[in-house]
Order: sequence, then structure tokens, then C-alpha cells
Amino acid sequence: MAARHEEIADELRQAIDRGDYRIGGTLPAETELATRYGVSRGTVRQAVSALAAEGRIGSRQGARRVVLGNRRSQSFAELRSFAQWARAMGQQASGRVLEQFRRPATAEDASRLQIEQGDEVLQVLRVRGLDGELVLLERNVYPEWMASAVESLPADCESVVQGLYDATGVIFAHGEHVIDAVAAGSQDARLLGVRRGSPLLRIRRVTTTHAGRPIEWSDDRYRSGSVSFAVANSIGSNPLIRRAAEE
Amino acid sequence: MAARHEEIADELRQAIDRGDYRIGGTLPAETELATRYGVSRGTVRQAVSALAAEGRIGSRQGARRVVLGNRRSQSFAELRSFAQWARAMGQQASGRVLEQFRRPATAEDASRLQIEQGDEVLQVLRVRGLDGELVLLERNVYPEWMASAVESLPADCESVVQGLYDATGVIFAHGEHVIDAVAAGSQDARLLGVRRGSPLLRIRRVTTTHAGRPIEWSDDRYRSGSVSFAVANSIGSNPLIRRAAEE
DNA sequence: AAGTGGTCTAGACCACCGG
DNA sequence: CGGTGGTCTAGACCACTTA
Repeated sequence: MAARHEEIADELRQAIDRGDYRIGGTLPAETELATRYGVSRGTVRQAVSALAAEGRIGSRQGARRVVLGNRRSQSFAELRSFAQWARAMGQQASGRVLEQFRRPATAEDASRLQIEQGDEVLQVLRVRGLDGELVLLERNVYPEWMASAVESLPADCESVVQGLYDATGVIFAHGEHVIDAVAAGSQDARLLGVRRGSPLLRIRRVTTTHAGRPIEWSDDRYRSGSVSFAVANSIGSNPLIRRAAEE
Repeated sequence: MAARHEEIADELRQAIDRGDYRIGGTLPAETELATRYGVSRGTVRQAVSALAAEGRIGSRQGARRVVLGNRRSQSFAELRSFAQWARAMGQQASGRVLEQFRRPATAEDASRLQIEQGDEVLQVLRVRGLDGELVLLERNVYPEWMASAVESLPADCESVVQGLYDATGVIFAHGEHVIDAVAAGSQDARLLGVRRGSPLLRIRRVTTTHAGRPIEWSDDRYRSGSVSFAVANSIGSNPLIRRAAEE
């Protein structure tokens, strides 16, 4: 069913988790993995590059690949809805719509959703919880062509992305996220049950279809301590920085 | 000098920025790009997959690649030091060591740096600025084998990563970052010039060599409003979510 | 000097999208 | 249905690491 390179990537992930390859140790050479799995070297390279993108292994020309760790944290590697994310962590997502109304698009809405200022948009205010505990306040803005589908969702819809897919077939394919920290405003504080001015992790996000058409933009504010996000990183294969002149 | 696939990736990036390919439009087919650049299809695929990883283009089987945007924001795609990052944004990084002392490793230090509890570590408290404005408070912990090199850096060292590379040849190759929001403690507040309890963006980070050996771990606290981080995302090529049972 | 990953080629087949 | 991207192969050469 799955592509061979994905199967191999999975087997390698499991082997690392199982401890077959120690953290800090090396992976077998590409050619050896190729013969072991009965595939060509190119297929092996596809598999290991997936693990490298996840931050599990590192590589550099001339040296064996190194096992860096067995990450399991929720990362940004893949676009996931809140409900999917919760399920992957073994928790139950909940949600409730507090406000929902149509209004003309502001300049900010227009730029993010690639529509004209003054076009009708649908604004929604939702609170979301994990295993019953409130963690997130979501302010979403949808363009007019999504509005009626959103309005027809139940107010306590668990997975908005799934609901909109079922209703319209629209796929949330790409996301761009900007992360910072803000102080809770009075509405934030009241709805999340925190003190005014307390720190919130804010993620502003634009989501688009495969074709790059914006579906929504959102200002998500997470209660401090309730969630954190992880990112893994590697230097480009460049020989680091060009050294300064002297010596 | 650079690999052909990187040159092609650069040319495509410039072409997108120049507007040769409109946002929302499509890129030429792989085979056409291959003949145009005089390379094989595999090389073209290497180039476009770099753009996909940056969130500039999207792709799905059977359809032309779609131009999503021309991002320029500082993203996590590549591991960069604070100084490099500042330079890429056209700003001047500064830094100053406020405290620096050796102490025995706590359990937390030991786990993050993969050393034994009680081993000597070097703790450093730095403030860092962008164009003279204070934005960041850094609490670093280094293992013993890095300590003397760190101590020999000037107190106002602009680029710690560069300085340590020059002194020891150690390369900061991999990073893992955990992001959340916290309230400023009294020391944070005093040193960053904000009110106690005001929101800070916290990034806790472990950096390792190519071989996965931890070089340092750090608790970085950014003043709210001074910086934000961007991440681009795509859904796996999976046909989204498995639909629920009915219909 | 041998081993290893990085790059590149030329070709093949398939699954999927679009008109 | 033709065009497209996704997968896979078998081979080649090079740059780099390691011992």
C-alpha cells in the first residue's frame, strides 16, 4: 500500500526506538541498507531523508549517518488540525463556538485572505479544550465562499477541518504560522480563566488549499503551560560560516 | 561551485520573487524545467523539493506545482545563530555577558547535556540586542569540555557560535527547540526592562555537534513584540483524513 | 586508500488530475 | 485520455571523512 521508501523509513524509526541503533551511534551505510531491504540506493536515500527532516538523524558527506534521538514531540513537520493533534497525543479535543457573525473584511482580512476590503467575511470565536481543560482561544476569519459551510457546523464540533471536508470537500493543505507571545486581554482572560495580562502563546496562521487559495486565517492563543511546540533543525551542509580574515 | 540543483533552486526562487510565476499560478512541468536547464529530471526534483520545504510551492501527484508565496520571514528551516540571523535581516547583533560561573550539573542539566549529575558545567547569563535594543535574555549551560573556550570569549562577543568555532573548531550542527510563553520573573523583568509578569516568548534549545554530542543548552526569553518566528507547513500527501464511517 | 554520502543521469512504470 | 508528479532502478563520478 504505502511506498517502499515509507515502509523502510518506518522500519528505521522503529529500529531506532527499539534501540537497535543507539543514540549517538551510526546507521549502516546506504549500500548496505539497500541490499538489506532489496531496493536501490535511491530508495534508501528517500527513506533516510525523511528521518533527517524529522531531526532523528544527521548526515554529512563522507561520514556515516548519526542517530540524534527518537523525537516524539508534536512538531510542525506536518500540518495537523487541533483534533488530529489531540488524538495523536491520546487526548480528546473539544470545542465550542461562542460568537459567529458576518462582517465586512478589514484591510488585514483582505490581505491575508486575498480578497477585497469590504467583502463579506465570517468571524468565529471558539474555545477549545483538551480532555475537558480549556487551553485555546481561536479567532477565525473565513472568506465568503466558506461561510455557509462553517455556519452549518454544530456549535460543539470536535474537528472543524474534518467537518468542512465532509461538507465541502475542501482540503486544508498548507499552513503558515507566525509565533509570538502576548499578554491576555480582558476577553482572553475571561474566556480562558486566566488573569488579565498573563502570558499567552499566540500563533497566527493562514491556511490554504492545494492551489494556495486561502481558506481561513486564525489567531490562536494558548494558555501558558498548556502546550508547547517543538522544532528540529540542522545547519545546511555548508562548512558553517566563512571564517573571518585573520588566521 | 554550488551544486547544480541549488543553482536551479535559486533561479526558481528569484523567478518567483520577480513575478515570472504568479502566486496561485503553476510552475512548468518537471520535464520542461529539465530540458530548459539542461539537467535530468532527478536534479529538477531536488531543486523543487527545496522550495517545497520552504513553503514556497506545493505539489500533489498528477497536478502541476503551485506557487504559494515568496516567504522571506525568519523561519526554522535552517539552524542559525542569533548573529547570523540578525545579519540576514540587516540588523546588528550585540551581546554582553552578565554572569558566568561553574557549578555542578543538576538533574536537568545532566539529562539535556547527556552527562552525569554533579559533573561540572558552566552557566552563562547573557543579554542580547538588535540594533542596540535589548530583545533577548539567554541562560546557557555548557558541558565541562566547552567551558574554557566559552570563558575565553570576550564579554561582549557578537557571535558566540563563530567565536567558539574559531577557538575550538566545534560546529553547531543540530538544534532542537521547544517553544512556549512564560511570564517575566523579577530577574527577567529587570534585565529586559519590562514589567514583572509581562509575557515573554521562551525557546528552550539543545544544540549538538554533527555526531549528536550536546554542546550547550539554553533558555532564551524574547521580549514580547521584538521578534516572532515563522513556520510553513503542508499536509502529508495522504488523501487527508480517513473519512468517518457513514457516507 | 578505502569507505561513505552527495550529485547526476537516463530510463521505466504507475497513480492521479485535468479537460 | 494525455500530461503530470511520485516512485524506483542501475549505474557513474566526485568530495569528504576516517583510519
